[in-house]
Amino acid sequence: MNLNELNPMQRKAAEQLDGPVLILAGAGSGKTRTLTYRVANLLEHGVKAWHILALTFTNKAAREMQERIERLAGESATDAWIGTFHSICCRILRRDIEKIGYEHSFTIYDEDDQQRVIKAILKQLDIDEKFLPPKSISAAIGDAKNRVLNPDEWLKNSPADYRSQKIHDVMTEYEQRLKAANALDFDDLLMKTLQLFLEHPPVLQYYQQRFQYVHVDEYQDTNYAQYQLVRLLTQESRNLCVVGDDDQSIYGWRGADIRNILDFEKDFPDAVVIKLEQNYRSTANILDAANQIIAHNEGRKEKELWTEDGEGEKIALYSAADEREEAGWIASRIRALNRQGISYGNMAVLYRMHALSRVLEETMMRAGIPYRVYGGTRFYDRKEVRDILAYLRVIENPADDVSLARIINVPKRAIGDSTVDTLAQFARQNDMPLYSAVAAPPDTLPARAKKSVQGFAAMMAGLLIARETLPLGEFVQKVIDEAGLITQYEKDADNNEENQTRIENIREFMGAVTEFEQKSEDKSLFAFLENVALVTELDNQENVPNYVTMMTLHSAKGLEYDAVFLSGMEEGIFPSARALQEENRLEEERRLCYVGVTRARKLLHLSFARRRLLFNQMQFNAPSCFIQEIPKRLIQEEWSSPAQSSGGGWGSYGGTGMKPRPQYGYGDTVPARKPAVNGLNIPGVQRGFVASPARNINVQLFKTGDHVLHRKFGKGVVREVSGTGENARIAIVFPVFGEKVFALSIAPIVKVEE
DNA sequence: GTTTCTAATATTTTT
DNA sequence: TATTAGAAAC
Repeated sequence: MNLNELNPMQRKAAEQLDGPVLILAGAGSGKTRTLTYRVANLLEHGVKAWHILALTFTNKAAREMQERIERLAGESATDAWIGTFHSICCRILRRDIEKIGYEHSFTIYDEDDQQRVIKAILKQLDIDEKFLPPKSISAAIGDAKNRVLNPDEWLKNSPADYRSQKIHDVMTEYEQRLKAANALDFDDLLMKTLQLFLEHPPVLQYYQQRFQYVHVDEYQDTNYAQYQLVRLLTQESRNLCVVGDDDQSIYGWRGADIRNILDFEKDFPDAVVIKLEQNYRSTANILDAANQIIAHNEGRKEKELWTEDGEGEKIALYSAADEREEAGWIASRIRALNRQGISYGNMAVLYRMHALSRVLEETMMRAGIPYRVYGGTRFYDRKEVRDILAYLRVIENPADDVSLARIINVPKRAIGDSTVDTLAQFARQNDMPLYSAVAAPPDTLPARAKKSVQGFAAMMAGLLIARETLPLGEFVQKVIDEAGLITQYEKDADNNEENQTRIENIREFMGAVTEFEQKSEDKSLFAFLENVALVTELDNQENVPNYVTMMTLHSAKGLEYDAVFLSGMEEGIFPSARALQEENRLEEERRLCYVGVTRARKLLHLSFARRRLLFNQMQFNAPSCFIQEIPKRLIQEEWSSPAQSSGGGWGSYGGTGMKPRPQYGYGDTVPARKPAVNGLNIPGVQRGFVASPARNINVQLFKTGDHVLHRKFGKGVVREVSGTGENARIAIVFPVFGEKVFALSIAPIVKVEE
């Protein structure tokens, strides 16, 4: 390790080993690098890795830090604890959770489990879901836990109305049920760790002694519980180094309290504050834009990024007729950039919400661009996978009622709702978990039902024994076999594609188990389940080199790409409709925009659609107010030709037909921040535009998906037909030559059978 | 108890 | 749009 590889400020941060340190690190200022060198420096100064703790928010960040530290410091770093808040807490709890009345083999409930519990409680308390939507209750529960309040305390801090009272009731029952099920939700992982520390000083002392040097990444995203944890841990040593950027605080909705970073100097008056403002990532133009955007926020720590780099390209802004055309433009740009030598892996398309990804995805697929979508529905969220997991969870923790209820009749084994209700009631009356009722079914059950239940109980008992003797992989296989999880789909798998994929998913799950068994040190069932709960499969994915990355702005934090596309830059989408209603939320959206802009190294593209079909509703949204916050001198506008209506034209980008049309200045025609709601309120922006013509009528000869033969390029598939008359264009994807666009009237093509 | 159809309903961001 | 909850039919 050589500290000369750092700039003066970074070096200062890496050398300031003792006492409280606040590193205000702007985007792209080498934050991780600095932190990495600091840890390496600690090791070099003889600090044992064992004494080092580094907390991050995402697994991605944790893994990256781990790898980089090991690369820099080698073997000596392996004993350091580097992980997300949640995984570190899980580790701590696993050792001592019994002290606060849970069992060692606790289960982690995710949102889905949480929802199930809440719904069951609503039913039990006879509360209408319309009156109290389960989502609003889980939000309240999360809110309470983020602020470290128990249900009673939460009620005191809420409006004294009937609604709060009811939420409180559900909350209380929720806590009891989770406790009874020996289960913790995500927030509990933090809360219970805190509780453990507060109620058992020796445990706290142990970790205080152990973690002599504590680092927190993305400190601006910490919530109150996390703040408390960090404070407790560093009370004695006072060696706390936090890194963050108040301008990148984007998790306020999850309870992150930006004051934690803003008030760090109040909490630690002797803190050394270091600002990293030199940016090593982006061109001057991109930084300029980012600085200008974020300057619109109030109440931030003043800082301005600068770079030694040149101006670079201007920011491309594209106004699309609709969302398909927007996607088309992005795809065409990506292909053009790829031809210019930027690899797909160095490009990313970002959007405000997952719902926007679908059109983009379709377009990428058609254009033959390799891509990866991050997030969205996860592998482990698939029904069939969750079913297996539920089995495993019951085996690890038989008190887990939610999982047991899920699988008691999966696959179908003639244990219907009424039977389960009877069992659940019996269990509740006797104050025992559902599993006990299943293991010893009451005589009140009809004989047939009882027999089914006994059969199920016998199978589970067998699995519980098998678990003691078999290694993880074999055991999971046995569960799948015994329970008949694959068999249930095999019956008509041949003529049922859905069942086929389910079976494949189960096989894939087995693959994941095997992989875990090979890679992980701790091969226990508990460790596996913890991994599934806290680590998404995306985190495990190696950086796939040549794929365009598509993801939400939130998950893009911490990443960087040569070329970045910010899509859906529209009022009501980004900033989101909700943010437009509350002024203080808009600042967070702006920070999110700042995060997005600063992901780009060389090229930044912004795009919006004048018309967008979203959630099956046509929206006419004004361009995002954030676009106006970028000085015009930094922007190169590109406008879709009005003649090319829906979906047209992207294939021709860089060739003919698409010319910049800067005469339509957007800035002056756009009413500031006016939410456009579902087409009812068509904002003034529409005025400057030529109305898009109706969809073409005379192009039915060829349609998307048709197979055609071209005289020169051979066989291909029609991707799109657009325009009318002489302007009609047809886009065809050829296996070898890629996508080509022809004038329909003269193209030498014929329709062929597949 | 199980299957199949219809209808409703919800859509921000994540560990 | 797409998934899922609920009702009716089997």
